[in-house]
Amino acid sequence: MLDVNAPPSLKSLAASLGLSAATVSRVLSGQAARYRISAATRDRILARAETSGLVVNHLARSLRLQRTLSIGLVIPDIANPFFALLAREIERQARRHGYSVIVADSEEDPAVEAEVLALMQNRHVDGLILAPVGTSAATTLLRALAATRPCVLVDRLLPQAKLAAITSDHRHGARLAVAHLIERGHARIACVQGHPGTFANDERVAGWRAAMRRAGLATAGLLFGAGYSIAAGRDGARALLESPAQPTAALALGNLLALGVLQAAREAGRRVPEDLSLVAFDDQPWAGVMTPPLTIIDQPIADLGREALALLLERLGRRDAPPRRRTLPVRLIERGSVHDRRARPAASSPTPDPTP
Amino acid sequence: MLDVNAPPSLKSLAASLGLSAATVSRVLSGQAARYRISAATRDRILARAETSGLVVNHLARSLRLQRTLSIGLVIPDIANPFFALLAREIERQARRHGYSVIVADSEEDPAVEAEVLALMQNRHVDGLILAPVGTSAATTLLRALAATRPCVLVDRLLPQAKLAAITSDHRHGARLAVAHLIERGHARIACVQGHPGTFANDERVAGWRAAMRRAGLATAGLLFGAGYSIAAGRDGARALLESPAQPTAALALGNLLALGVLQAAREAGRRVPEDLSLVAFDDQPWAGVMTPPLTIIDQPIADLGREALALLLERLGRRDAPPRRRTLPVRLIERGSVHDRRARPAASSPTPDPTP
DNA sequence: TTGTAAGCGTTATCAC
DNA sequence: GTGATAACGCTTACAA
Repeated sequence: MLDVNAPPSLKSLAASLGLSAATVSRVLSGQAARYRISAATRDRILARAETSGLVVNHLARSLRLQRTLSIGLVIPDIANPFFALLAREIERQARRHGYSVIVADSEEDPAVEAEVLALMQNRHVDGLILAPVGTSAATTLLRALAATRPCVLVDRLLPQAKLAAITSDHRHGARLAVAHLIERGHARIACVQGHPGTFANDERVAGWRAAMRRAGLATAGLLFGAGYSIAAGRDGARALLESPAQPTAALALGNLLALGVLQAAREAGRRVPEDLSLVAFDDQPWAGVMTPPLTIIDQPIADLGREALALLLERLGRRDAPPRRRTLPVRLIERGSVHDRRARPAASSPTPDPTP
Repeated sequence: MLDVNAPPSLKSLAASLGLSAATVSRVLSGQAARYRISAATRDRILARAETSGLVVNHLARSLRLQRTLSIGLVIPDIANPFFALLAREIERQARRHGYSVIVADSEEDPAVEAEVLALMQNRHVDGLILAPVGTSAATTLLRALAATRPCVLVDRLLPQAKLAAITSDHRHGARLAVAHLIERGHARIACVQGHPGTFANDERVAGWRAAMRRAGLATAGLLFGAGYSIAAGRDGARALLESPAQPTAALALGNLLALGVLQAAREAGRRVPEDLSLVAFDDQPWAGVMTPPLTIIDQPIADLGREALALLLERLGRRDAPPRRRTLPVRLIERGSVHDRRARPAASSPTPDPTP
């Protein structure tokens, strides 16, 4: 049984109207005026397209036009709230501009990344937005991709690659956090890091180091953790709590890390913020509902996504546009996880501040 | 300047080897044996493909083969942790099976859903996984899609559509929660719902109603809320706390709702769980770190994704396979947000239990 | 004002 | 064993 109601192609519609495919194509692509198609045929075509539920074959169109109107999005973990939000914004903006998005999850694994980049290449995406996994790995494949189509890096930079990139000011975020803590009388400020070797993490660590040094404070023995999970945060915080340096405050370079720190502190019978103050990175809906509500360094995730797409579209429009880099500002959201030691020093903190 | 290092197509590679495209195609698609290509040419082609970084044009291939090896994924909000996790699992499984995924966010809006379904249609996805927005809206478009390719519904059912579907047992989840509370001496059990009219929500509400009735408990005046946000949860919980029914426990039909309930309780000076016990739906990394740690009805999100893809692949393989429906079990994770009223009745709960 | 034909890069069929 | 050739459905010179 043949389905007579199957959505017709441009071609079949043309045939059924006794017109050539060319004419139909011209009308459908809005070129009716340019080709001086008669109003009558134009309307006939338009009307029929409407009623018949015509669906033009995008594959054929892409093949002919040499552009697919699709972009690739490669991120290390779609389920990570940061990347999920980023993906949402990018998809929405892309759709607004007529592009569809092929997503792939590199699983924070260079091998998988290479695999999906190859996939993006043979799917002929017009452009690519990538949060790269390593600092090096995929560069030869990426170079090949970038040679033929615009690519923009997001959240993570590849310093050696001359690609457009959009990141937020991780380094400044860490400085902001440290300054906030110092102002409130903290001096032994630890850092619980995420995945060393990734751009955002290393920038934040660098910012923490710089801010500490500028204030004349030591950082030796105050860096803990490896990985972005709750478990990693807990492990890092356990080490931190038992360390000889006896930090009074900690930066958690990711929100899940903060959760781990909270857990560890509770287990050890330390109060947050009285015994250990905490500033965490990346705001989440639940951050303000924790006890205590978390003081956060927040990055504008939706803006990152929007800008990434803007950068891509810019270069999709003018292929010779230079690859630009933009850095977006971050801000500190003060809530309740930082104790002011100047006002009423924490009772359970035995060691006095070493005056630098 | 011509880029001599541009990745060659099958065609150009054939030319440079002095072979026909047909031969190269046969070798690359693993048909060398079937066509009795000589080992020599086969190896020559394979070797050259390797070194030159050949990239076969997927568009042309799809056009010819009438299949794109891509599937569409339409969900109401990628940034929602539930759908993010679902998307991750679906993308990973799809990739393992050679499919790429075009995602689109319907923004919980029937109009947008219609738009993206049309997009999926003209992108010629081989199959579609959809978490539908309304109960009706897109059905004509969806019918058109489903007539030509397999579609599977996930998380949300369209009762009238005869499509494959995979959901978790929302109704039983609610029953589980109610039973858990009743066992612990609760009788006035409220429900803070999400988006009425969506499948998961309505099933959970129905489960709550059924379980209450079976236990001889009333539900009148105990249903609150509308929407899945923290704010909606807070508003619902405020009403709940001031209601004449004076509930001692609440089901929050979404984890963000639970956050809102927690906030409202705090504002009102009520303790959780002593004054108000809480069971929330859908586990999250932070749920166990809240104070109190949340008792949760958990659905197996990754399994949902995996099963959705399995169902799709099954019908991609045998187009005549009947559209099956599967329901996945949920479980209760007991943590600390439910107070046992039998042991030591909450001090601040003035009204005695109405014995049914 | 519209049609014809070539071509985008594959693969299947038929030929040799 | 391998090569022509046609076709997938569209767009765009070029013709008429």
